[in-house]
Amino acid sequence: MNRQFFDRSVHEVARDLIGCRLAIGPTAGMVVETEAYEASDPACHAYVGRTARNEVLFGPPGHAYVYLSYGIHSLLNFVTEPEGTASAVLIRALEPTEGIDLMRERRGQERIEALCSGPGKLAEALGIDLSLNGADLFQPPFELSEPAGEWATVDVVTGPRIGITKAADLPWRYSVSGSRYVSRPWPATVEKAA
DNA sequence: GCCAGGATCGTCT
DNA sequence: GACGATCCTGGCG
Repeated sequence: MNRQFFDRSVHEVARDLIGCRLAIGPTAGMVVETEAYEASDPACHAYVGRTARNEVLFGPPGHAYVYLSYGIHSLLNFVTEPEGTASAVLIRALEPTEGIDLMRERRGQERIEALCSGPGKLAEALGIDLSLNGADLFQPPFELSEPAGEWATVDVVTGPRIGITKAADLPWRYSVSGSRYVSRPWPATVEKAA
């Protein structure tokens, strides 16, 4: 994977991140759930214009945007689209594959399904904090690779995003169909993404 | 299984 | 001074 991957529509990137392997240091997992946040989107942090917090959203693609949610949880995003265009993909859930005991220790939870099934959870499991805000995704401790084997052909479903009040009806959440590791089950009706 | 409530703090009004 | 792109626990069926 190269930086070009992120220099595209945030929606394409959000869709294509599903099934990718994400490693941070000794911990890793497969991306099973994402959400897209584009510049013209009221739910996007950059919607209000450039501020100290959202600075990196306006920067070049392929960097991490990490911020603190509810004063407690760090949330990991990948900056997309050309420099000057503020958009990002929120990484919402992973299927843990490596460093699982370390994840258990960091999370204080035993069940594998409880380790990375939510944006705050996976950040804690992977040891992500605000110091990684602005970090280059193509430098350590990050390691990213495109879907291989079974992961290249998984079914992806879309639906409304979670936990937001503005523009909550837009179907910009993507996840692996039927995965036990997503943050929440889907409503009854669901669309299949291209 | 479902729901209500609390934790906790950087950012912007 | 209010508000979250959240998570966990405890209470109740």
